[in-house]
Amino acid sequence: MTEEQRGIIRLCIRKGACSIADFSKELNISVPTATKIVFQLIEDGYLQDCGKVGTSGGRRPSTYGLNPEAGYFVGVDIARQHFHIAISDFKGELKFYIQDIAFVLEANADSFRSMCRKIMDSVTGSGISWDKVLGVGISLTGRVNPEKGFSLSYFVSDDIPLKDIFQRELDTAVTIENDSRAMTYGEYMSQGSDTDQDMLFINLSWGLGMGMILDGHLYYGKSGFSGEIGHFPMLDNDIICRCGKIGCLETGASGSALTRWIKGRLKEGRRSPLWKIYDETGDISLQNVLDAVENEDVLAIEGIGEIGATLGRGIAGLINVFNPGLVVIGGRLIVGRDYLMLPIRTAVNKLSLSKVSTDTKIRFSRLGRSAAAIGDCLLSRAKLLDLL
Amino acid sequence: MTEEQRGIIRLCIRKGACSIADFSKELNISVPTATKIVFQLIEDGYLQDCGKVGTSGGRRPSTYGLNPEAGYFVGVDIARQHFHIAISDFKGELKFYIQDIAFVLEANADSFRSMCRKIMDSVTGSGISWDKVLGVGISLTGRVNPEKGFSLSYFVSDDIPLKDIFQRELDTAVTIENDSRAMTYGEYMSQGSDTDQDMLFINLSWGLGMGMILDGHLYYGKSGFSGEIGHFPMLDNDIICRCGKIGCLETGASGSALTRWIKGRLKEGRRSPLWKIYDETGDISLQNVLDAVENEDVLAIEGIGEIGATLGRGIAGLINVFNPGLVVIGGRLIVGRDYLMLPIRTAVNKLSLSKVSTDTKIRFSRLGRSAAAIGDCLLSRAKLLDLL
DNA sequence: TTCGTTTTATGAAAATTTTTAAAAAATTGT
DNA sequence: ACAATTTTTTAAAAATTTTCATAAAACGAA
Repeated sequence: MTEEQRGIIRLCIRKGACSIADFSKELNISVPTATKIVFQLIEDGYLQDCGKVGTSGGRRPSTYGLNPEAGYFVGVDIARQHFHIAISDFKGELKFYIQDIAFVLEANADSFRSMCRKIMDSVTGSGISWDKVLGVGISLTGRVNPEKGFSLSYFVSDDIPLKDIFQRELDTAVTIENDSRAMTYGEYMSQGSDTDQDMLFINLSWGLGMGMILDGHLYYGKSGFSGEIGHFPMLDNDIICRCGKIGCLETGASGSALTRWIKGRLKEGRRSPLWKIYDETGDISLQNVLDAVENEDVLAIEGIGEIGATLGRGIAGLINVFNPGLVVIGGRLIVGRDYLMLPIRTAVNKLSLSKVSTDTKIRFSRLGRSAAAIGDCLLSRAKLLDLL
Repeated sequence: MTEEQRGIIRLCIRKGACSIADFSKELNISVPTATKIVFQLIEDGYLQDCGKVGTSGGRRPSTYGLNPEAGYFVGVDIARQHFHIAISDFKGELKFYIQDIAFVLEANADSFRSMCRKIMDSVTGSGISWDKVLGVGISLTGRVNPEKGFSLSYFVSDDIPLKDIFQRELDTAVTIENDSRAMTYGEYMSQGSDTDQDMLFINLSWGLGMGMILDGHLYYGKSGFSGEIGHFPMLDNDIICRCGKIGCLETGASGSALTRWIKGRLKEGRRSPLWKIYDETGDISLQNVLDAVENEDVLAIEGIGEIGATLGRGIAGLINVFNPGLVVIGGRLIVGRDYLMLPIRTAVNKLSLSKVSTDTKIRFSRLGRSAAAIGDCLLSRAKLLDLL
């Protein structure tokens, strides 16, 4: 595929169906050239005629947009005990989303093969032939090098990168990503056409991660390990983070911090419906706490507020550093809406420079749980069409 | 100037003189086209024949590089009581640097006119005709919007942006920048060809600022206010920052923090050669402290170490977030080399994720005091040639 | 309805760019 | 020193792209 063809496809992704005149103007190519390339792309099956459209006077142009059936992309969001699958068409629209497919991860070839079979079965089960799958995007937690295709946290294999293993088994182009970055891209691409060029996505789950869209592009850093905001040393506590260091933002703003805080209060004698679970099982899971928030448990709500206030301090700092147009909060802890958002906003208003923070909108993720899987689909498309 | 012409000039800036074959390969244009454009650029005076050069076998190619005399760029680094001027040729090489030109800033037209006259006099005094100046770059401390050309900290004029005022008076293209970003660009462009695509520049002066090169481009953020690391809320003190907030990194890692720390120790009874100045004048200036460091004053060195340790904590966090290839420390506080650098390195090693920080080199600024003015020259060139 | 205006679409001429082939210039090996 | 090899340079042919002129389609006003 040539650069001009990619330019036209990119424009269709950004703006939807366009007229020949639009292509010509936006890509600085002449009308006859644009016409030629568009008709070639239609012949190849990538584009389709989207009919004439009204304007403010003058001949009505034919518009051309992506052919949704040009192919499909599969996104796989791998969590600890299960994974989620999203399938998008060529236009990037979600066709199927299958949540919580149980699976036990072992670091051997059979485990991989079983997972790949489940992926392929899910896709064909949704009525999409595997031949029409143009690419598979896979996201994992922890540090991932998307270029080389290996993960540092899971599936630690010495020589052969994870990407190649999947690629061989699935027989399609595979891309590997960090989960926060996949969520970031999913959210960024799903906002419509009035996209901010600079956006931060905060992944508030068991840990605390971040993805960044800077100048309209996903930012990776030198080795693809960017976004580790969870380990920004900025807290004055003496909790040892899972990374082994002290003072990490994650020790005060994450799912692990939330459960720790709740357990601390329960030990101190604070009572709540959570006490029963704690007393009986000797432990409280993050899911227990999140359920309690949904049930308006005062202690759990207070805990979410604590997390929000601490996270807000981190976000305030990030806003000062990045001056972004948008900050999106996503991840498992997006429960109890205002209980989390208000303390975040309060901290940001209090702690970020006013001239900077007035430019920044803060909102919750719209894709919620499916953000990573959808992001994986779109990343797979982006890498196939080379539009990152 | 066409996009192809700019591409060739950009390549010459990045790699120095190139052969026709190099241009053809790097820019994806055919050899005859490259030949034509290069000869046109020579005729226009931008490029010159740089002679034949040896290779590993085969006919020796002629190389073509920037003509240093195609024009000059002037950089003006405006500080509180004085300003510095740098003049670079078209190749970006520093021709003159004039430090500490005294000037009193007042927010009226006469003050501006007097400053512009001093700038023009300095340039012509250096033997360069003002007609050959292709652009002037001006940098100021504080928040600056380079796009619209106004400053929020100085020269506050309601309606007409600072840039236009200068432009009218100097009768050339003028660009306005934030000082930290100008320093960043100067340092980035002066490192030669093996440039890291992701670099952070820390401006450790009276305040604490930062500039970022991300994916090879200067990062501005939505409104050009990015880089305010000095106001990252991460310290657990109760010092009120000049921004009005509490906990800003700048209250522990900046020139103001250093003088405050020194004065605190002197008040507590610690004695050092600085005591004499403090006792006689009732105050200590930052310059006093920096001089004391140069003179190996133990108290001042200890103070620099405190600043370094705190700054290192901030840099560790930034490394986790950006995963940069290079962090450059610049600004007025770059004195006493190791006294500052060692605590920074210690903190970074201790507090940043090992897999991330091994990718990051940390070093001092090479341009030192002239970084901003040189950056201004190069930014002026970059904006004229549209290569940002 | 008709005419003028605006915008899109089409096709031939003109301009530009790439491809191809061959010549020129330098290095390496024998 | 000379042939073989490698790489740059030049020149003509082929392909592509743009420009320009014109036709077609739609809207709005008279």
